[in-house]
Amino acid sequence: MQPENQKSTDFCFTWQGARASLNLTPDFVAMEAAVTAIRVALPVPLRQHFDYLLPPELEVSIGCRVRVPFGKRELVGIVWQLAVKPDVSEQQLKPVLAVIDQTPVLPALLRQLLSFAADYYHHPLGEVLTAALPALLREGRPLADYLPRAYRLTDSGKAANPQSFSRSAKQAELWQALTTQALDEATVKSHYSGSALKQLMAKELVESFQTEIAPYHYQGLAEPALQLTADQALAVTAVNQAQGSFRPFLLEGVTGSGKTEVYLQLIPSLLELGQQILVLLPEIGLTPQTLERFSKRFRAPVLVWHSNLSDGERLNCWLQAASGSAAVVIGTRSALFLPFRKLGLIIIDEEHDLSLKQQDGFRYHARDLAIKRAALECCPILLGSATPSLESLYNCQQGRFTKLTLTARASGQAMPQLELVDLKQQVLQYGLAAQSIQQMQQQLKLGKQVMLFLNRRGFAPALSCQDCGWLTECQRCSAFTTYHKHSRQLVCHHCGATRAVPRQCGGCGSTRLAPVGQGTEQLEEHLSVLFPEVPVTRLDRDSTRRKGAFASLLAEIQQPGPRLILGTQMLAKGHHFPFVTLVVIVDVDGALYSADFRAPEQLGQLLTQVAGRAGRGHDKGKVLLQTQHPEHALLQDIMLNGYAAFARSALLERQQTLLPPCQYMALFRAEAHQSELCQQWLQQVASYCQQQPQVQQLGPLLSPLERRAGKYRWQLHLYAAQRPLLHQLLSQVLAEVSQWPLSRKIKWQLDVDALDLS
DNA sequence: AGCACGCCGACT
DNA sequence: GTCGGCGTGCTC
Repeated sequence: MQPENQKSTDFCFTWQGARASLNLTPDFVAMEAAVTAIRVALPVPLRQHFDYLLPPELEVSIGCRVRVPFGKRELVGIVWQLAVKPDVSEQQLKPVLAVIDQTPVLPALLRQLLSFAADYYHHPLGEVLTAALPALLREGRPLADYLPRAYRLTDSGKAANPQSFSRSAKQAELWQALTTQALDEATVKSHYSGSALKQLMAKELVESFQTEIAPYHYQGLAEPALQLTADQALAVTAVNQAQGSFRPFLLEGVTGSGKTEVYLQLIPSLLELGQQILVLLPEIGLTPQTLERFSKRFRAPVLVWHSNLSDGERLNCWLQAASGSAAVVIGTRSALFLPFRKLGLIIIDEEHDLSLKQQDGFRYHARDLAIKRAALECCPILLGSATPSLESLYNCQQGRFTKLTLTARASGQAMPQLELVDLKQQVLQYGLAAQSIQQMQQQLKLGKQVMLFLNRRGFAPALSCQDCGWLTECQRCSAFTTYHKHSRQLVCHHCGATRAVPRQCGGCGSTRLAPVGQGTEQLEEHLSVLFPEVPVTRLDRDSTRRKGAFASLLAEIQQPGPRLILGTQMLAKGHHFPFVTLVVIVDVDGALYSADFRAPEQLGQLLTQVAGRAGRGHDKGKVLLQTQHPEHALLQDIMLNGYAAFARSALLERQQTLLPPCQYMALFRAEAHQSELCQQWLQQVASYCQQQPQVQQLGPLLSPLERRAGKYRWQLHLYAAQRPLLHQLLSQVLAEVSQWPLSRKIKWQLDVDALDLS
C-alpha cells in the first residue's frame, strides 16, 4: 500500500517503513497491527481509501451499507473490506455511525466486477459505485422500506363481527376478502379501497407484513418459435453447449439474418433452469421493440432498464433482478451492474455501437465489462452485430472469441445492391444527382418508400456572407453554427448555444447572408418541392425531441404507400422499415478524410447499417451512395467486398500501424480556458511517462474540436503492446498527478480505450 | 464532489 | 461596516 497522505502528518510512515527505520520489536509490531478498521467505499470522486473504526456493539458484513461521518457531512458508503490495516494513524479514524443493512446490497461477484472496473478504468471506486447503485439505495433508507408489503387480518380482525362494518360497504368488502387470504398493496388499491385499508389498519383489525419477492416461475413459450436456418441452428447449438461456462461468442449476421431469433431461442433452456438473461442494447430507442418481441415469446417476466426509468422503477427492476423474479432484463449500458441472482447468459446486440461506451465521467465500455462479468458469472456471452467492431473481430482472430456467422437473410431475400453515384461534373438539384432523383421517382411511382440519409441536422451547417465569405461561428467553440430555419436560430451543435439569426454580416456589414451546405431540415423542404405529392417524414433529434414523437413518426413509416423518409444517424439503428426499397446516402464524403483512425471503420459500419434498412420487406432493395470520390479505396472496398472483407483489411492495417485493437491505448484529456495550461499539464504527464519507453506517446495535441464551450482542449495518447505495462504506468502517473498544483487549475480526465478522439 | 475557510470588491 | 465572489484545502 502506498503512503497517500504524507503531508497530512509529520509522523506518517508506511508499515514496511516503520519496521525498518524505527527497528520496532516484533511484539510492538503485533500490537500495532492489531489496530484494524473497515474500509468503506464512499460516493466521492477521490482516488483514496477511507477507513473507519467499527464500534464493538456494531456488526457488519462486506457489501452492506453503513452511515459514516465524512468531513462535516454524513455519507452512506459500502463496506468494502473488513479488518484492514488503516492507511492513516489510529487517531484519524472516525467510528461508523450506523449499519444500515444486515445482508449485503452488493454481492461478492458484483463487488469484484466494480473493483475490476475501478482498476481497469483507473476511476475512483466511489464514482463507479454511484454508477452501479440505484439512487434510492444511495440514500440510506433500509431496504425493507422498499420491499413489497401485504396485508392480513390481525387476531382481533379475524374475530371481528361482520355486522360491525354495516356502515361501510368498502371496509366490509375488504375485510371479507382478507378472511380468505392476504392481499398485496397493488391488489388492494386496484380491486378494493385504499382508504378502507387505512381505516381497518387504524382499528388494528388489519396489519401489514413484509413479503418476499419470489423467483420467477417459467410457464413455457407463449408463441411458437420460428423455424431456424441452418446457420441460426448452428449458432444456437454452439451457445447452448457453453451453458454454465464462460465463453464469449461473436455472432456476425447481416441485417435481416435473424440475430434476434437466435437470441430468443437461446433463452428457453435457461428459463427451464431458473436462470436469468441480460440483454444489453446501445440505446433506449431500441428497447420498446425488443421488449415486445421478448415478452411476446415467453411466459416469464421480461423487464426493461434504461436511463428514463424513475428512481422507483429502477429500484423495482434492481430488486427483481436480485430476487430472481426477473427472468430477462433488457437494458442499456448500466443494466450490466444489476445484481442478478443467477445469470445464465449475456447478450449484447449491436456490439459495435459506440454508445455502449459511456462518454463522460466513468468512461466504461459496457461490452468489455460484460465480458468480465460473464467470466465472473461463469456464463456464456453473445455479442451480435451486422458490422462487428474491429475489437471483437480481433478477439476472434486471437482465439479469444468464437465466431458464429449468419450468411443469408432469414427470409431468403437478397442483400440490397450498392451503387456509387459520382457527383463530379454533375448539376445537382438540391444536393441530389439526376440519377438519384430519377430512381426515387421510379420507386415512389411503384408505391414504395425511399429513405434518405443525411448525417447533418438543421437547415444548413452555416450561414455565409455572399460579399466577403464570412461564416457564422460559435463564440465559444471552434465550430460553425448550424442555421435552423424553422426556429429562426443559429445553434451550435457542440455546446448547444443558440442565438438569433443576424441581419448583417459580422465582417463587412452586408445583408446578403445565405445558407451554405445542406441539412435535414433543408432537404425536407426541397423534397416536398421535388415530390409535391409524396408525404415526407423527417427523423432527427429536432423532429423527435417531443416526448412520444419518435414512436409516432415510426408508426407513420410502418404504414404502406409511397413516402419519403429522411433522417440522420438515428435511421441507421435497428429499426424495421418494411416498405423501403431505395436508400439514398446523400453525402458520404464527410468521413472519408478524417484524422480519426477509426473514421473508416465507423463509416463502413454506418453505410452497411443504413443499407440494411433497404428491402427488408418483400422487395429487393437498392442503395445509392452519392460521393465526390467514387474512386476512394474505402468506398470501393465496401461496395465490392462488403463489410466483412473491409473489416479484415482494416484490421490488417491497424496491425501494421500499431493501433488499437492491436495495441492497448489510453488517452489523457485536459480542458481549460487557457490553452497553455492544458498543454503544460499534459507535457508534465508525458514527461513522467517517458520513464516507460515501452509506452509510446502521441501529443500533447490540440483536440480536433480545439475549443468547446469556451474551453481549450488538448489530449495525450498513450499506446502499448502490453496492457500491464500501460496500466502500471497509468497507476503511477495518477498517483503523481494528484500532487501537482497545476492539476487543480484545469479539468483533466483519463479515458482508457478511448473511442471518441474529438 | 461538497463544504469550509479566507481574503478582496460593491452595497443593503 | 457586511454580503458574497471564487481560490485553496480537506475529507478516514
